[in-house]
Amino acid sequence: MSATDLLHELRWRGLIHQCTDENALAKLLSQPQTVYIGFDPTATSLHVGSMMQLMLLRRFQRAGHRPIALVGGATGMIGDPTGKSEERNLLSEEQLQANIAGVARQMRAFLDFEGPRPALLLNNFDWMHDFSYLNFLRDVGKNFPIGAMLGKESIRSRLDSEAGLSYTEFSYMLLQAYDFVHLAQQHGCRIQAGGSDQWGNITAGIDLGRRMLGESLFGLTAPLLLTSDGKKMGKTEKGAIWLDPARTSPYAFFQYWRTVEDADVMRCIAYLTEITRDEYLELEQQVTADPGRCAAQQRLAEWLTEFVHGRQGLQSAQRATQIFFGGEIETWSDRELGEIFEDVPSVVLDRQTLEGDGLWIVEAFQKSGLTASNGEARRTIKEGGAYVNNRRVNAENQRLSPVDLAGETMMVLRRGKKKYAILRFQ
RNA sequence: GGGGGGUUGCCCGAGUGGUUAAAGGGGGCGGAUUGUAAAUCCGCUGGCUUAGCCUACAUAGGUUCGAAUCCUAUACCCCCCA
Repeated sequence: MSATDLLHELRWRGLIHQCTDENALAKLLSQPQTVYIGFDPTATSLHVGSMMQLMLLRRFQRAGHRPIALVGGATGMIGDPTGKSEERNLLSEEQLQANIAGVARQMRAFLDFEGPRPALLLNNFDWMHDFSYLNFLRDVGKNFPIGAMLGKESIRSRLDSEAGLSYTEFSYMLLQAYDFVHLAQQHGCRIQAGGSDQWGNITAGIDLGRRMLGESLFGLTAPLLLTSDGKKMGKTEKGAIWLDPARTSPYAFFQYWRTVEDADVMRCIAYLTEITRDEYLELEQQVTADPGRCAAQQRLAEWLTEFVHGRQGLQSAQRATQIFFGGEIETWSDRELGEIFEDVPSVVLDRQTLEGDGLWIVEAFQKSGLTASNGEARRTIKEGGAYVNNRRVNAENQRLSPVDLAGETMMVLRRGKKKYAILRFQ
């Protein structure tokens, strides 16, 4: 892929929000370059908010450039005030190490660390930790006119707010700017990309590069991934959607994308996947023609789930989906059921209760927590809203016996369309 | 300090001695329809071992064959006068 191809691709995907000197950048990219994006190691896992940035690096790498994923071990100790309304809690050093290790593992799915132009994973703590305060002030600080800093949106908005801004956070920009200069010197990295909220920090680095190295550096920002009603993508009431399957099951991950609003789905495809322009246009047409089929959502969910969780992850998500939307449950193993229903509340009962006369269905629902009382359980059954292993319960005097187990020890109860509970008999 | 009004189920709100487990609405829950959307339509909405029983209309007592409805006391809320 040539430089013009890459820029063309970024443009049709809508990934270029702002960039410095576009013509010069195009020229620069005709030769293999090194590009960097910074990531905040705030947790042991990345969430979907970082995916766009990782995909962006990946696009550069596939076009023949070398990506650097920079984890902010040093900057993470300070906290970027950009877009934050309050002073951030500082992370401990051990926590940071754990976070960086976790994040690094996940990045392997996105970037090639082996090939001819391997991606680099760097930690700015490595060059910041023995940089003395005095030297930093002499070499870096003196290149920052306070006036220009105060002019930055991220600083100004915080100064105007009640929360204010500590000196530490104020200095954050110098650290990130210096990272860029350091990478330019050590790795010949002349391009920094990031989300549009990083523009101020990126240009600070460009300015510093000119002053310290007399070199022209370049910046490129992508739009933020927001929903059509202006919220950050990847957040649910329950919290962020993580890439770590232990935090967000492949099924939950799949479902998040499967249920993206029509108004947002095409943007997600453009920003987050490598689905081609031809297919993109086709999907776009299908969304307009027949939104009910959710063709775009389906494709988005499949693509991303497979990309992040592998073929296995996608399959388990699809199996779970099939079950969650009514497929009958038989011949499953406890292990599979456990994975599929991992977010579903479960109750452990004595195996004995299934023997003899068995367990009264009303009591089973009451114990599962799906109904608050036996009366409510009876009512639900009468209304046709009670299911065992996705088969509707017809009689309120039904009794459950070992025959009704779906796995070795598990039984799946459901109330209404989506509320599940697991009974384990041990 | 004096006078008046109120307190009903998750919420709002009818009900002033007898099919009142309590009208109506909202919410919630099911079902149908649908696109795993929205809207719509229908049903349910105190508990239990459910042809029955128990508990419920601020709280505690009382009158009565029978009370959410009448009486007494208590608590809380609102209004008017000083």
